[in-house]
Amino acid sequence: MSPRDSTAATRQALLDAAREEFAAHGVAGARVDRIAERAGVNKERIYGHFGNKEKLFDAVVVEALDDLTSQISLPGADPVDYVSRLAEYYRTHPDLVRLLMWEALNYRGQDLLPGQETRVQRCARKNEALAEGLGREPSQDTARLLFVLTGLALLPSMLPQLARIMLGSDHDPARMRQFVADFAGMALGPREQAGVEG
Amino acid sequence: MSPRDSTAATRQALLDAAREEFAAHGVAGARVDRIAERAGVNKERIYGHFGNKEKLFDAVVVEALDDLTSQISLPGADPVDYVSRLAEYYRTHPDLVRLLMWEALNYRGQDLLPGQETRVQRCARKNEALAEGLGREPSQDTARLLFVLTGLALLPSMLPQLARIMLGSDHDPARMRQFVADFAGMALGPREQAGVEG
DNA sequence: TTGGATGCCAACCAACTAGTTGGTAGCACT
DNA sequence: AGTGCTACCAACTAGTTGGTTGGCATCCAA
Repeated sequence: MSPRDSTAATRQALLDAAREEFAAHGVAGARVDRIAERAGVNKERIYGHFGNKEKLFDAVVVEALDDLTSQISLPGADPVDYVSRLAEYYRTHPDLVRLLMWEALNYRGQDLLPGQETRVQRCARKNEALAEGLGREPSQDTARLLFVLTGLALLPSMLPQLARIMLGSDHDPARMRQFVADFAGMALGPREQAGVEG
Repeated sequence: MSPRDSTAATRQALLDAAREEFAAHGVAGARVDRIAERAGVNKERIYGHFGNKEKLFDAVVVEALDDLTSQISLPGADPVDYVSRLAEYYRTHPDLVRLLMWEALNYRGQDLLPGQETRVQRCARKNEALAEGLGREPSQDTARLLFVLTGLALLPSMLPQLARIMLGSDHDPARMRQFVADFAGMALGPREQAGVEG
């Protein structure tokens, strides 16, 4: 491995290890030593590459969200399908959901952090796509709809214990995702789609 | 103050201080010293009254949920109203929402903790009330509906930053809550209610 | 009055933490 | 061969952490 490759590999190993650690324990609970150990490199490298623990966390979140963006296409004419796809992505990427929750808990009330412009723009694009799919103009109302659809997709992965408390520990997560998507479909008005079976 | 009253007051002061601290920083981030200082008692009292940091956290959550239960009546014939009331309660008790999020992040995948039976029973009662209100039998489907309704009410308080990113930092939270309730109303079928004003 | 709980606290401690430092090994260019 | 540079690491540090201990004050029962 050339030194450049080695550097990049070290950095990526740290990001991967950090994603696990942060997803599991959050920023405060994460241990820098554990991250370094899991990555198989010296912990000083964290400071060399990322500056400090929090910046490493930010880098992890950015990477995870970039991944989501690259894999989930914009909402189109069928918002229910969008909810389904999102929910499925969250289900298969529980780390991301947990990272977002830790992040949501960390910055409270503050103004948007620098570096959030990317996210704002991405959401604006989603809002435009959603509005176009509905044959409407992008507005606060379509943005609110986008928020609720995104939230609905998140719910089952965000609150698995609540689901267990309400449905029993042997409930079927796949049915829950189906239910959530159907719920969105019902709210969006009478269109053609599979009814709630069962 | 009699010693008993004093003891009870000490205990309550600790609970109140702990609620703030835990809501703000979570279990890992909370500092036992800060809790004791805010409560105006020695930190050893935490161990005398609650055993350790985690048990104190559990006690805080139990108290907060008892409070919610005592103030929010069961869902009835109008589930949309239930969502509204819940959302309003969460808005005025952001500490509870954050506590629930920290808790959700802490215990992952595990079986239900001892002491959760109370919660299971409460949810079962809500499910029965919801089903009765809809003129249905309690089932997994009505439980899923309860989950989604609860989740919808939680969303705006759980993800305020996402709302800011999607709607701008000057958006109106009251409108968001209205939107969420209306959304639930639309999904629950054509009934009489205020339309989404735009 | 006295003896024993009980609530409380100041001071303490061992373990752990994020972050730093001084130095080494390997590469690139001259 | 010599020089500078970069990625890397072992060892260290200064500060913090959850939890403990020994003793003091107050109350109540006998």
